[in-house]
Amino acid sequence: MVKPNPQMTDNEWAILQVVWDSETCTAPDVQETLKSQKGWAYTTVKTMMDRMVNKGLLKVEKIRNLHFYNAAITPAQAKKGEIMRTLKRAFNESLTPMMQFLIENNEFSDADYAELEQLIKSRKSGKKT
Amino acid sequence: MVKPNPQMTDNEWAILQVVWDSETCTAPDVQETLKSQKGWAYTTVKTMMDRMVNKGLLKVEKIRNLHFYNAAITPAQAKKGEIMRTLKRAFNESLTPMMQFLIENNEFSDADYAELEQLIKSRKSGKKT
DNA sequence: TTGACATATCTACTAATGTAGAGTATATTG
DNA sequence: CAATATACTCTACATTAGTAGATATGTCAA
Repeated sequence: MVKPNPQMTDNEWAILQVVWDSETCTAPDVQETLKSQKGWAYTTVKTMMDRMVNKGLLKVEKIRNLHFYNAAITPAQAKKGEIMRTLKRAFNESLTPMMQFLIENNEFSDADYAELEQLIKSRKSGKKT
Repeated sequence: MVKPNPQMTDNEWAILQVVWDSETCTAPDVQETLKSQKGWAYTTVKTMMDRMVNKGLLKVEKIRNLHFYNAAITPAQAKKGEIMRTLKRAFNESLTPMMQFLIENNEFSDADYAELEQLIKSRKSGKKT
C-alpha cells in the first residue's frame, strides 16, 4: 500500500498544519497563528498560500473581498506522501526495509517497542480485503 | 534517537546512490551510470556533483586534472535524515505516532507483519543502554 | 607535435521557493 | 462622509535547483 505524493516543503507543511487545525481560515488568521513561530510578514503568508492553491494543496473561496482557505488534501494523505517519499528514496519503496533499518539501528526505545507490540496486537480488527 | 538531517533532493539521492555503489568515482562515471535512467548531459551531472560538494554531501579529490568523488555521508545517515524529516513534519518527531499511522491505515501487508514480528523478536541482541 | 578524445571550467537561463514592500480596495466606525 | 484599519494585489528581488552549451585544457596515441 502507500501511494500519494504531494511533495511539499517545510513551510507548506507548517501552513497546512494551521489550516487543518482551523478548517476554513484566512491568510491573516494563518499569519497571526504562525507569527511567533515563524515571524512571517502577512504578504509572505498570502503569497505562499496562493501558490499552494495552484499546487493543489489548498482550496480558496472568495466571499466579497475575503479569501477563505481550506486544505485540499487530508492530513492522512500528506502523511502518506511523506512516508512514501522516504520509502521511495531510501528503502526501495517498501516498508519492511525501513522497519529493518529502524530496528537494526536501535531507533526504537523500549517504550516504543512496548507500544509497537501493543499496536500490532490490536490490529487485525480493522483489516480490509 | 534519530537525528541527522542532510535535507536533499531526489536528484541528489540518485547521485549519492551511485557514488555509494562505486566508492570513488568521477563525474563521467556517474553520468554514464545514470545515462539511461536519467538522460542527463555530462555538465548537468558535473554541476550537481560540485554543488553537492558545497552542501557537504560529497567530497572531491583532484588528481592531475581528474576529480574523484566520494560520499561525505553514509547511507545510514542519509536514511536517518529521510526518516527524521518525515517524523519532524508529520509525526511530532517520534516514531510511535508514525507506526500507529501505518498500522491504523493498513499499510502493512500480512507478509510485512510476519517479517516485522520476526525482526522484533530477533532484536534485543544489539541493544545498548 | 599534432590531433582526437576525455574532462573540466564558465556562463547562463528557467522554474520554484523564500520573503516582502508599496499601493489599492474595502470595511468599519465616529 | 472621512479616517482608520483590514485585507488583497502587484511587483520584485535573492537563492536554490534543474539543465546544459560553449569553450578551454589536459592526455595519449600516431
